Amino acid sequence: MVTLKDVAKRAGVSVSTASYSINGSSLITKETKQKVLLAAKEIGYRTNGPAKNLKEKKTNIIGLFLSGFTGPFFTDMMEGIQDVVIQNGYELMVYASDDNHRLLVERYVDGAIILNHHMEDSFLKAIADEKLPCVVLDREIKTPFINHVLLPNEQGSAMAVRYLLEKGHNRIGYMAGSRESYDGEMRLKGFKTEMKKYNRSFSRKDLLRADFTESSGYLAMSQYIEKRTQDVPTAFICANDEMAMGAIRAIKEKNLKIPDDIAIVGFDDIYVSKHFSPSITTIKVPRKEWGTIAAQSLFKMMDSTYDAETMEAVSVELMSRTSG
Amino acid sequence: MVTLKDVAKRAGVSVSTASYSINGSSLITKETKQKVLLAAKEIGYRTNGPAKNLKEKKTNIIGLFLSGFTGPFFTDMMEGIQDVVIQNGYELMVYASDDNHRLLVERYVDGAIILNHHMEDSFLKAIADEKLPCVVLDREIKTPFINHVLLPNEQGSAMAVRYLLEKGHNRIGYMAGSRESYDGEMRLKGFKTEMKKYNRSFSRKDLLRADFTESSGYLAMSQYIEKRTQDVPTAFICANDEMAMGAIRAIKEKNLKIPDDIAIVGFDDIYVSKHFSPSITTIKVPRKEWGTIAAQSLFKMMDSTYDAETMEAVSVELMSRTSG
DNA sequence: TTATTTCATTGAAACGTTTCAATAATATGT
DNA sequence: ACATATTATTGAAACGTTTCAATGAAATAA
Repeated sequence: MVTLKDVAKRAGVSVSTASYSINGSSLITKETKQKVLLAAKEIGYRTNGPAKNLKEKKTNIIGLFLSGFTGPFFTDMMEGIQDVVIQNGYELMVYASDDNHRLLVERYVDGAIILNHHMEDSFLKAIADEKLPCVVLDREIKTPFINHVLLPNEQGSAMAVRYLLEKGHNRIGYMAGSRESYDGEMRLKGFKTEMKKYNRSFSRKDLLRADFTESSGYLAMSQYIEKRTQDVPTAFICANDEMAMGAIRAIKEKNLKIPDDIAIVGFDDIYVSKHFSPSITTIKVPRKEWGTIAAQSLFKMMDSTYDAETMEAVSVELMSRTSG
Repeated sequence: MVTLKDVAKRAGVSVSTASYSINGSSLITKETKQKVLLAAKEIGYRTNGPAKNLKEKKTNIIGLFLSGFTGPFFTDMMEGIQDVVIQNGYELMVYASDDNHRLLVERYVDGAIILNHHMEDSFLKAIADEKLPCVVLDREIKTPFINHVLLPNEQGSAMAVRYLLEKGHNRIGYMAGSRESYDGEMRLKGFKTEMKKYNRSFSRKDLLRADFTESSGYLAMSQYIEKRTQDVPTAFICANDEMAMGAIRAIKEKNLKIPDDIAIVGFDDIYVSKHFSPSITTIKVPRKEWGTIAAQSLFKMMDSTYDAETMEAVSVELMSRTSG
């Protein structure tokens, strides 16, 4: 391995001079600097990051910790995060894990954005206790060094409910995602409370469970219709658009009309929703903005002159299209 | 920061004993080990990864270097890679960049999988020269420490061409993606040579350029049809399914029938292709397997007892559906 | 000329680990 | 009892950086 020592030797200077030169200190004279840079290039010197990190006690890396890489939802969000991270002169490292979280635990990052239900609150608190700034996207936590940026999920569900009620639907079913998802459960909660608020009954039998994928949505809806034949709601709200697509596919397959027999409202407004057939009425979530705000909030915390949280809010909007 | 020294002090042992205990050396007696572990827990000790890396000269991290996070194509591949990496006791870190590649340059990873047209061949060769094993997915490079796992793109295009010729199409158009994509250009090349092989002419005017997204495919096809009204091929091959979806949307919008007026064949077989309306005839690429093989190939190289490349091949298959 | 200031370079310590070689303590064989 | 082997613990060096404090050289002031 080519080290700074090798560079120094070849350039005929000391290690410290080499270091200063490479890091562009103004003390070093132009010629020596050039000499060092040349030597470095000639023998192919590359900084050893871990060594540098050790000395400087920082990595200039921000970690994004997800439970998995799956789904079209997250890529937009990642882009938003990435932009801000780069602007701030850091690198973004994305990491998916379900048990050990080595890269977070072992100080590979200077800050973290977390959307990973495999991480316990207590674990995150322990991390934050050691002054590692975190932004959590999938829970509410009140601790120094942890901020959270949440989606207005309940509000979104409420909008969907009101929209369908206005259209004259009285019995509305709900297709929920897997229980581990914070956003998912909040969407369900918002749905239930809004229904109650308008005195509409919602029975357990009209609650379908799937796992946010198209195929799971398809399966759940197929089975539901087969089981209850005629006894189905005139509308369904789905906790995300992918499941809505699956549900629609199942409904079409049974020769029922959308939205005449069953209306469908999704959540997220992923790219295809607009172009799907029928186009999907849905709650638009500004995913990229969500990422941006999360990252900004992180850097705000990392700034030493940090004074409590000034949380910008993410807002949500109903896109009325043909499916519902 | 809580260090090993603090743990040692609290446990009343030396730093080395603490280190051995934590790393589970068999030399240390059970009681001391317990004492150390307890102390570590009490004061919340966490290994400093960079320090450890520095000493051990390895990070146990594999990097996946992409140009961007966009598109549904890559998530499957990432899953394939992730599985193998975890199995081997490493962590996977995903990183998207378009200019500096710090995490690769500064030795944050023990091995790399690369699918990033922003990286020059010469850069990768320099990296490999320093004995950092790389697997490249988007180019052919012959150097020690670099392996490549390529998709049979040309073969796939050839299959698509033959399929359409057999169906009686004689004039076939092609919708290509952006030029930077190696896979994309290979698909185009395969298309052209197969057309030539069967003595079908292919004029430049039937070559559309888009950038692999649905919207770009839509736009390109819309403009094309508007410009040439009646003078269009009876079939198109698209370099990926997302563009195929866009093209289909454009064609439908002009009230042309698929596949009667224009047949469409895509490439990749992403999840929605099967459920799209019409369902898309396409070349199925085993993405997850691609990732798996790439990662396996990487670990093979990293194994000291490595003896040249024994490349497993990825194979491709035509899925005949309704769009073509 | 000598004292003082400025500028460029360097030696050495430090960051938090791991691990070799040395020591201390105990057990075994005679 | 002694020498020897075995086991448990530790001191110290090393990994590749950065950076403080010290040094040396050149320039300025007296």
